Amino acid sequence: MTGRKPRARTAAAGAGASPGVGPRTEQNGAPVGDSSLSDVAQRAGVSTATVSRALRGLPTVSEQTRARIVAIADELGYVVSPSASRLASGRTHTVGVIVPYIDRWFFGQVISGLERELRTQGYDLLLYNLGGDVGRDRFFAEMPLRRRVDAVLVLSLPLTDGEVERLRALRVPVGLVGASVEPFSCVRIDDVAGASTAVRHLVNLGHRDIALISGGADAPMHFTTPLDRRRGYLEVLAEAGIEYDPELEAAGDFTMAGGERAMSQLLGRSRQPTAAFALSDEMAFGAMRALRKSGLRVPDDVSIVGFDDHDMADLLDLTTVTQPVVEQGTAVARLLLDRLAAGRYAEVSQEVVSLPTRLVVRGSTRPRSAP
Amino acid sequence: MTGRKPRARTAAAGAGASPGVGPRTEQNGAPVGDSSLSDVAQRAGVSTATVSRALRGLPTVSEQTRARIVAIADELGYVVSPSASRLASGRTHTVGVIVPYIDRWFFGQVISGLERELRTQGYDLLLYNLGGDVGRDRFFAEMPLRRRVDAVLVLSLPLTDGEVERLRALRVPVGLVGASVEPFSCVRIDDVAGASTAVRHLVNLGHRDIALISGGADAPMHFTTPLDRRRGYLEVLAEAGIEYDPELEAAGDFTMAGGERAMSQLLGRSRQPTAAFALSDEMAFGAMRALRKSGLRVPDDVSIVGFDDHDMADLLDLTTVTQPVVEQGTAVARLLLDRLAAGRYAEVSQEVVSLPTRLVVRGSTRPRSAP
DNA sequence: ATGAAAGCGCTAACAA
DNA sequence: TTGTTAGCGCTTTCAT
Repeated sequence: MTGRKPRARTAAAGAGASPGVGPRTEQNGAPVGDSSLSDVAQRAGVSTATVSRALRGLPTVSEQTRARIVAIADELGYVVSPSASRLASGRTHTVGVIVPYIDRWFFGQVISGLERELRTQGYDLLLYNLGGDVGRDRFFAEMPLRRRVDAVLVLSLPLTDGEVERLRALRVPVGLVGASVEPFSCVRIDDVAGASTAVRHLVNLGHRDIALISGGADAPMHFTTPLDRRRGYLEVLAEAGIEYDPELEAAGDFTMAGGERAMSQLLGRSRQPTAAFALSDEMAFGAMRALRKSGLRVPDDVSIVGFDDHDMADLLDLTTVTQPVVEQGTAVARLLLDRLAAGRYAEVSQEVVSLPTRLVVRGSTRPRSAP
Repeated sequence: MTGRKPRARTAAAGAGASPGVGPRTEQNGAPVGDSSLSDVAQRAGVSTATVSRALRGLPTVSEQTRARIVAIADELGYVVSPSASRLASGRTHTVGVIVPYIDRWFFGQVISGLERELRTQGYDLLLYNLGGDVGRDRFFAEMPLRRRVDAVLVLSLPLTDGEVERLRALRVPVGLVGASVEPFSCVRIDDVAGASTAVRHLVNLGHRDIALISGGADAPMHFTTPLDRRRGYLEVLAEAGIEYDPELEAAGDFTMAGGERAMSQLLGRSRQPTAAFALSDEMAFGAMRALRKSGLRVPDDVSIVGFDDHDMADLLDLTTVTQPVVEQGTAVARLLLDRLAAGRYAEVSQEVVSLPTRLVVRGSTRPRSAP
């Protein structure tokens, strides 16, 4: 044994040794929370193992002992050191959440749902905002969540095969929102049905020249949302005996600016629509603006239906398909938590949860005026 | 020494020992990344300490050795274990971000700014969404980020004295956005100046009966935003020789619904405004809707100015005060990172960064019609 | 129901 | 420039 000085307890809090034997507290009495398991054990006259068990609620501790330990831990302001606990147990109690754009309405909503769910189960939420293709590529190349999460949640990302492999390589449960890829569990809505309802609404109002403001052609295979919504559109056309006309379709990129562009394009073509279905509300907003700029009125000249029930849809009086957004976050979190609680990681048994949608009729749609 | 079996490397990945001596890889060749420092050390024929130094870029390693070590680590798909590193070093390389409502436009923007900044510096972002008073109280009572972050970022929270104390007790750097409390550093905009510009714009257009849609009366002391913006309003009135009239003020709670309510109240009073300044765009949106419902037109009957330059302001043609939102996130992150890089935690020297605002004139304001 | 002790995988003092 | 060796603060066998 050398006579070497032991290291200070924490690098940052080198303020000095605590005087006396009482719990170290701030001036106002709030516990500083940097005492250790062994401090508690010493005070309670038991081993650290027992304290650990007691505090984690394991059944092999007598109620009496537990009560005493809890009281002392409380008094000392003891909080378990996550790093130590993680290192020893191999579990991080952390979920990585990967989101394409944190600053878009949809993702804020979903995250608020899943955050609450994770938090109440004692899980930390590590946020990764990709914010575009560059960030996305770097993320999947580096995989910064290796060794730091027990599970991963991926929101609305059309995953490539390579990305799927990278995620699988993490060997932790993965949950998806808005995309379905084996073998990951996922939560989604029935996009086909939702879109059908929207378009059927227009058909029922007498419209035959119904434009489609779709996504981009560039969305990779695994991203089913735009494809499914488009399919709903096509199905209803077929069922109503209306022939699909590519003249009536334009891509809007799922942004407001894109929707505006798409509608402008449509207005510049030979066949004029009396109604339009936008695959998202934000595109619908853009389309409405394009119409206004062209001197056309909604719904007098053109009816518009969106999809999502964005916060602003109500304000802008947009008829749309509402979906439970926050609930998708809640649901996917629950899926993951169940799996984590169930114990060891199993890649098998993909679970798929599908949530309902509903048409909300507002003022942006009306019967087609007599031709 | 007992003949006890050593524990499996990780609790979750008990898949089995790797056959052969090559790096353990998935079928597709992606490294699984669960080798340890000593694996690398062994392969490189050096001590773990040297590997640790080499990989962290410490200057006390010869370039030659470092290159060899890096190559081997790469080949093995080695990634440092955060828990072990944290436990040993006392540094978590994690920043806790506390946000009142993740699902509001402003916070999504700010987070996207600061996330990028933190990420590029190798810091993890632990997200805490309070989501209302209940969550807030629970958060400050439990302080779930004790022992798990190197720094904390608090967005737009009017902190009570108690909350400030709890944060100080963490003994880590704290950064604020949109509120200024000693001794925390903060980033903000000049709300007084921004509001002044907005109201002055209305005055210059000839308006004298300018309503104010303010926040709630319930906002605690430390939250200066609504107070400052209101002050800007009052200052310009005074400077224009217009007397402040409580009849022309209503609280809108910083929500769309609140703004609608406020405008309805105003319209029900005896003195009718020809213009209104809303302390936020979302309230302005609500106000516009209330006007529309009352058969009044914007800007023909009433001019409206907002504050924030929300995504939708452009679409709704709202004159407003624009502020750099993403940049506030970037700036506050940088403040914190600088402090962290500077070494030991120092409570002293509060830094305050103030970002500029600018009036954006759109179609919701026009000269007062002849009386 | 409890205790003893061996790690978990690193970092940092100290020595060489 | 590199190696040796204590820890960091827990969890988890295994023994009692």
